Amino acid sequence: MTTIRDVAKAAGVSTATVSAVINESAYVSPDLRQRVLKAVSDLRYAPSQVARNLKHGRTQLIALAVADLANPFYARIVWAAEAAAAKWGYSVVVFNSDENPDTEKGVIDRIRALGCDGSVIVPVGGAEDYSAGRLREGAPVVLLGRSVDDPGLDTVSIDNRSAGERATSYLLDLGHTRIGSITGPLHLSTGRGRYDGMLMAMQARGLAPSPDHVRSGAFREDVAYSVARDLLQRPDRPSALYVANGVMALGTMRAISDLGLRCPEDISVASTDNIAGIGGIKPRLTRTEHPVLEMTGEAMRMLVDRMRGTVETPGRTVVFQPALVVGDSCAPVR
Amino acid sequence: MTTIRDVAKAAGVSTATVSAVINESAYVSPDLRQRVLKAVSDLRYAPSQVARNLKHGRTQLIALAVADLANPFYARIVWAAEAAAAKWGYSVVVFNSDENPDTEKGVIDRIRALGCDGSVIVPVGGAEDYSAGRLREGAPVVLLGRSVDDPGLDTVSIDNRSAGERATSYLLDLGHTRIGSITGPLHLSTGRGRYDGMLMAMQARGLAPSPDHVRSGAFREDVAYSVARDLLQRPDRPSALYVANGVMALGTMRAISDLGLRCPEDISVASTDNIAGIGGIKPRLTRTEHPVLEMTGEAMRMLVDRMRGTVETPGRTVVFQPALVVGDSCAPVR
DNA sequence: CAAATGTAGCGAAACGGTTAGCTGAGCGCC
DNA sequence: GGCGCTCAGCTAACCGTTTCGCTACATTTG
Repeated sequence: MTTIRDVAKAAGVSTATVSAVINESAYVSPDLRQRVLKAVSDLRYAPSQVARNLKHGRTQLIALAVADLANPFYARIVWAAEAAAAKWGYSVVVFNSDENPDTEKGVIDRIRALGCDGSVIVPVGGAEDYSAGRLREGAPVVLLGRSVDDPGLDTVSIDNRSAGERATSYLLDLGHTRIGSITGPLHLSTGRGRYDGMLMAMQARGLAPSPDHVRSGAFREDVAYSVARDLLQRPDRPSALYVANGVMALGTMRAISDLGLRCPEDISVASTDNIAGIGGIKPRLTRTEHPVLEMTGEAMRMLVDRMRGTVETPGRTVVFQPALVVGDSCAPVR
Repeated sequence: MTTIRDVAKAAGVSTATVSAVINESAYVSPDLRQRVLKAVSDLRYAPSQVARNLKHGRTQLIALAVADLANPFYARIVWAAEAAAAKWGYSVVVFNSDENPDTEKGVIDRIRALGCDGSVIVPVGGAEDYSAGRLREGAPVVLLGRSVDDPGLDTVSIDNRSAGERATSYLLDLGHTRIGSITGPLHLSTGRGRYDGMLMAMQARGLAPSPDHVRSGAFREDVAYSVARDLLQRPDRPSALYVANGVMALGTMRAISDLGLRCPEDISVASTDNIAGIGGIKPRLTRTEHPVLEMTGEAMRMLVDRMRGTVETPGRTVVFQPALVVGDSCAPVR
């Protein structure tokens, strides 16, 4: 490996001069400059980022730990985060917490060991895991998508209640009263919030879902499939379902299809989030959507602000609002 | 930040002893060991990975550069790669080449600058970009999904011809003769191979697609949508389409839907690759599938082998075979 | 008891950069 | 002509580890 010393020797200058030329950090006379540049290209020299990192105490790395990399929702976040990071000159190291607090602990250890300059985390565990000390000190954290009970943490989240409320209200407007729900884990802000929103919407009309019509489970396609299958085979099955996220909606649709039911004729389905780009496939899901790209961009911007030390305010929270997108997975009640 | 020197001072030993305790790299007497461990936990000391990296010349980082992070196919690769890397003790830095050779050049520069120990790349440009020298010397590269014309490079790819051939043969078996195609860019091994496979299948029955029925374009949903829309509005539109990948198939379905056509009644669609997990939505795509997880795992294994210097053989190529998965997006010709 | 052997732990030199601070040449001014 | 100023470029310290080679002490051997 060629080092800055090799270049210095070849050009007949000191390493300080080579460094100055490379970083344009000081004036170097034109002829020395030329000699250095020639030596650099002759030797195909590339400065070691690792050595720079050690000197500067930075790594130019941003960690992105998402709850479930297999979920297209988080895949989009990875996409958006990479783009934003590249714009700021950072690279993104991805981690998968796999919806498992223990796995997440390991992830946090790895993030610290790598010395990432900052982290965007979709939290899976409790608040204590993300606060100061667990990650590298001086390396800021922004929570994305879910919130935990710690106002000191920067958080970019979504209005889950509003999402549940709007989707449910849409079903109510169509005349449905026996509405069931397939929700996420209720200890997560996303699961709890969306379900609470649903309850609020129904309450506002003097209704409440039958306990038999509400199932909660992991945010996964296969989990939703099996609970939906179970739910839909009840003799008193609901006429409409509110499903808590995109992959669960897909699982629900698969269950409906496998049971020989039709959507929306036999059962209406509304959800929060869908799978991007499947608009041409029937039925098109009626759902609330979150601006994933903007949210991720905002989280990255908050993180960069912190890393640069620009902001000193205590934890800021930005909440994005969902939008209702009407497809054709819902029909008026018969 | 607490350093190894702080710990050494607190424990009344030398830094060498602290290092020996931490890495268990030499015998240290029990009482010194205890003193060191106490100091470590008192000071909440965590060794700087950056300094270790400099010393060892490694970073424990694997770069993963995919062609298009917005494409769920590559999102799955990210998922699989992260899981494999974690198993081997590495972390994954993701990059998006965005199907753009210029962007990819920049990505390769960033990979080199970070000093990644190895790279898995879904190539977007020409062979010259990936060979020795462009990336850090001694840092191996494995090409994934697509191949370029350089037998010296380790490559994990798929049998694109077979994919195109099998999907097309299925349509032919249903009696279709006027088969059109929406293909990817023909300068990429994936685009070219799949199209060639289609041609081979038709040729074997003495047929050939009408040039008017073949459209090529970027592997993107919106591109496929517009070319499909155009193609399907021709008075002599084909009775079946072979579409070159998953997101293009979605775009095609959206075009079919928007034009008021029905699939499979009005037009049959077969593709290579689909979007994972959308099995419950109608129509279910008939397509060939590649074992993405296994492929990615294999690529990672080849990379780790190289990084450990276990294998010295020149470029190895592993080709995976597609499987035909029959859905209900194809009907016999009327 | 002196010499030889073994070894726990230490000091200091790397790793490859950056940068503070110094040197000394060139120049203007009194 | 001497003084001081400017500033291009150099020397060397430093970032936080690991590790080679050494010291000094304890133990065994003749």
